[in-house]
Order: sequence, then C-alpha cells, then structure tokens
Amino acid sequence: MRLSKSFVPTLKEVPADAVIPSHILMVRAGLVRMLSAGIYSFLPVGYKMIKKISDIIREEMDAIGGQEFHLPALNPKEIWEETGRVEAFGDTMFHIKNREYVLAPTHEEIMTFHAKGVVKSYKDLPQIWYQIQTKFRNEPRPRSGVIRGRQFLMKDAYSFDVSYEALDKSYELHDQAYRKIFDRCGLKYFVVGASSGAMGGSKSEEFMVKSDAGEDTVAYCEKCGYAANIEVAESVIQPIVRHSESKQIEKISTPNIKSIDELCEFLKIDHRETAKSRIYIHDDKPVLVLMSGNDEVNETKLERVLGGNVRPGHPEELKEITGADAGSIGPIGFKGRIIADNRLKDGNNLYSGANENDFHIGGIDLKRDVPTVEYFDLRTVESGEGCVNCKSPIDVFKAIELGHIFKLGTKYTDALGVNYLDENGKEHPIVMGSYGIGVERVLACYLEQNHDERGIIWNENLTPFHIHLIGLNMKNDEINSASSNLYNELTKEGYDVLFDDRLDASAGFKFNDADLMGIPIQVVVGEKNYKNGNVEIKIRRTGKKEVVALSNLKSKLRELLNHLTHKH
RNA sequence: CGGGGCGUAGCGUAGUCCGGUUAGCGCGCCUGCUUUGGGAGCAGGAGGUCGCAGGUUCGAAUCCUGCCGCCCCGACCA
Repeated sequence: MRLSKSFVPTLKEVPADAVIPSHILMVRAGLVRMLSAGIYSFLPVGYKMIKKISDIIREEMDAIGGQEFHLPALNPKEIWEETGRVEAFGDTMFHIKNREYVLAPTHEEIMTFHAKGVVKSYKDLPQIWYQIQTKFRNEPRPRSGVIRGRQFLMKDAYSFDVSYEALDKSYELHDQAYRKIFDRCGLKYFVVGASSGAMGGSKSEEFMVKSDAGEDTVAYCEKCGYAANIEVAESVIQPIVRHSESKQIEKISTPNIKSIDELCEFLKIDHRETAKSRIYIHDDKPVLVLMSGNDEVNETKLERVLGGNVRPGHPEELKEITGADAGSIGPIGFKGRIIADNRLKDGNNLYSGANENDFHIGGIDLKRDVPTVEYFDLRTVESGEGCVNCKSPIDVFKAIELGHIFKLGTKYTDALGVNYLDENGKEHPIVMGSYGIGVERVLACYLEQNHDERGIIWNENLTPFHIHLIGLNMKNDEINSASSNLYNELTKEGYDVLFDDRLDASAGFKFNDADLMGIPIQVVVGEKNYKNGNVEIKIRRTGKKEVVALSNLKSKLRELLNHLTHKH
C-alpha cells in the first residue's frame, strides 16, 4: 500500500478526548475516529486490524467445529419478550421508534430461535454456532475509547448439547480455543472464575487482562494462578490477637477524632486495636458491621451474608440510629444486630466509637461486651495478603474483561421451547453454553500491553503490514525508483508492504510516523546507504538498526519474517 | 443518574476571572523557491455561526439563564 495514496490520518499531538494509551494510540495512528460517545469508525488500517483478529478467532472457532452465522442486528421485540429480557436489559437495550424492533445487544434468543424445530434429534447434536458481529447497548457511560462502547464487535458462540455432561465437553473446547486465540494475539491474560449472575448458568470463566483502564477489580496470585473478582476474593491474613487479660471498659474523650487513623494517632495505638463501625440498612433495619482497623467492608459479601436488601446508612440517619455521627459509632449500647468480620473474632481490649460524638470506648471485649455478635468473612482483600491456595502474596488490580465463557443450561431453550428427542423418543430441552469475545477489546488490550513512548509495537500475528518501506527523499530520482522497485519486488514476494512514498514528508516525519504505526520491520532507502548498495533495516520492538546490502535484503527479510510468512 | 472538568479553524491551544480595535499562537493545509537520516527553511495565502438558543448591555468568546456535546470519578454493566 502506498502511503501517498492512502487514508492514514496520523496525529502528532495527543487528542484532547483520549486518556488511556490504547485510545490515544488508536486515534494517533489513524486506526479509528470517534463519531459520537462510544461509537467509533474504523479507518482502513484499523479495519485491517479488526479483520486480522477476527480471522484468528474464526480459525480457532472453526477448529473446534464452530459454524459461522451472519445474524440480523434488527430483531423483533417479541422474541426478546418471550425470554423476559426486554425487561431484564431495561434501558440498556436500544428500541426502534417507528416499529416494534430492538437492536440486538447479544444473540442468545436469535440463535435459539433458529435451533427450534430444526435441531430435533440427539443425532443433530452437538452444534457450535457463532458469529462475529456488531452489538448495540445503550451504555449509560461509554468510556476508555473502544473498551466500553454503545456499538461494538463481539464474537459470540453458542453450543447446543444433549446433556450437562456433553456441555462440559463443549465448554472445555471453548476454553482451549480461547487460550489459543489470546495466545496467538500475543496477550498476557489470566482466567478468573466468576458467577454467571442472572444468565442462570452454573460455571463460568472470564478471560482478563490487567489494566488500569479495566472495570473489574481482581485479586491474582502470580505464583499459583489463583484469580478471583474482588467481590468474592479471599485471602489469608493475620487475625487479631486475644490478650490473656481483658481490660475494663473506659470512656475516652476524643474531640474531633473521626477516622481510624486519627484515633490511632491520638491514642498512640495500632490499627489492629480498633474496631471500625459501619451502619447498613438491611430490609429497613439497621445492622452494625464491625471491621478491624481500616479494613474495607465488601458489600457483595455483606449482601450474601444478610440476604434481602442492603444499603449503607445515610449520614443523616446515623445519629437517630446510634446517637452519634459517623466516626463515633460503636457496638457498646447499640440496639440492633451486630456482625463482625472474622478478623475480629473474640477480640478484646479494643477501641471503638461510644455512640456519642467526640467519645470513644476502650477495653472492649467482644466476647464479654458484645455477646450477640456474629462473625463472617466481610472484608475486601488487599494487595500483599496471602493467597488462599499457596500463601504467596496476592496482587489486587484492575482488569479488562476480554472474554467470558459460561454454561448457560436451558434458560433459553426452556423459554422458547427448544427440545430434542433422545434415543427413546423422549423430549428434552437442549442444553446450551454461551461464549463471548470483545473484538475491539482484544485490539485495545494488545495496545495497552505493547507500546512505548514512540507508539505502537505490533507483533507478527496482528501487524497490519509485514514491512514498512520508507523512501527517504522521494524527490531524488534514484531513491524514488530504487524504493519503488523494492516495493514491487517485496510485494511480489508475498509480503504485505506499507510504502511511505510521500514526496514532501521529511525523513524525521517518516521515521516518527513509522514508529507510531508500529509495523515490526522498517526498511529505509536513503541516499547515504543506497550509494553503497545498502539499505537499513530497523526492528521496531528493539529499535535495533542494521545496514544490509541490497543483494542480501531478501534473505535477511526471510530470516526475520520467516515465522510470519508461513502462508506463502 | 450524582459529582467534577471542558467546548475558540482539521488538530492542539491563548484569551473568559476583570465585557471594549480586525479573536491570537503552534501544528497541519494551499502556492512558489530552497531542503531530505529523526516531526525542515523562507515568502505569500486560505480557513472561525468562539457548541446552540435566549437574555443583560451602547457593545458579549468574556456576564446571566436554559439546552446540547465530549472527557474523568462514582452509580450501573445479562
């Protein structure tokens, strides 16, 4: 491709709207342009990337027996009403104004619809159906470039099986296929076991990439691979010690002391000697939650423990409930249910609020003074704590969800009445699995992991071109014809070459654009080297430059690009 | 939806607090000449409903009101 005739609008400066590296690079390297919040146009080079990633996904899906569909984005609302998902999606689903259609946010219903009455016999099963298409979701807040958009490309696959045992096999196939896909894309990822929530499935796994731009927080153990969403993650921590002798309760004046840190500073005590109180409202009744020091309440765990509706108490209602404002609340004298984190179990000589502003109470013995207290795992794990599997320090960080596989069961086949007949002529609902990959997220995650201060660094599998050929001074006839000839020859060899043949662009301009675009190998034809029969090769990832005789160029390129031109 | 920030030429921005020439600068773009190994130089030029709509004022990019758009944090995210 000749750059002089191509639409690759690179930018020297960082666009004002972009914040995270992948977003900045996509815009700067001319891959995408925003049309509206969460809605992006892919420009020719960017679209080429999408096709590369899609092809990798396609190959691995086909390898496990997947069959590709092309499905409508415009769906009759009726079919979504049958599964109750118009209501479930709520405002997240786009509705068409002048006809009873919706824009598909995913495709379980449509795939299931097509299975109905056609896949009728156990002999027809299993099936794996997939598609790589645009989905629409009315996200309240699109963000981070293409990572959360209102319109996005998703590969979604659905498996149809005779039983849960058979589903296990389809699930396993996808698990393996996903690992191959992400490996081939060169991503550093990890797998988190997750609950599949309202999808009604049993087992599910998320494929995640560590990133500050992520929307999930996970705990991960580098050593043994333990990974869990922060909402459910557990860790090994030191419980507080129970002293052999319990002190007496004493009320202490603590003017203007609100936080645990201030309290520790004021009384010259350790965090672990304090019990922090949080008030939650559970089904209209206040519950006091005690945590050790600055440990954070994990509200997901709390909800699981309590059941029903749980919300934090509003600051205004605290005084009425406890007699004090936040910062001075404690278990002594609290009328209502008191629960505490396991870490505090049977603690004594503890300091907590006095339920009177500007006072705390010391010498609290939970066994003696708070006999009704119940203990649960209520805390949010933190970096550095012990892995529950191997005791190594775990890491807590944000991550982007790239893909999700889960065992769906019969939710949709039940709702839509999609059954098959077994060997005995008996009817059963087909058992489904559902498997998604965010295609743009693969691209974004790759960029998050593979860039430097100069720009993108493509790997061999994803790069939009094999070689970036740069003719330095195209107004020099000799360079012009030499680089043009080289372009034709390399193209004939089967290489996909991006040829910077721009007449006016200066050398530095071309070098910087090349580094920004990140094609793995740059071949530079300039006067200095060419008059000695040489060109220069630069490896983008390492920055290493080498002068090569023109006569050796092809063999050198073969050597460098051997593994990526296996198709030729 | 709550909180914060921003909106001035294709891109990045100054000016806004404290109203007052023809709205400035850098990059990019067009023409010509020179230049070509790390975002060239000189000369000339084009390009603006200052997000939109009202209002205050002799006068509004600037002050007031409403709306729209974009970004960030939070809520939400089968």
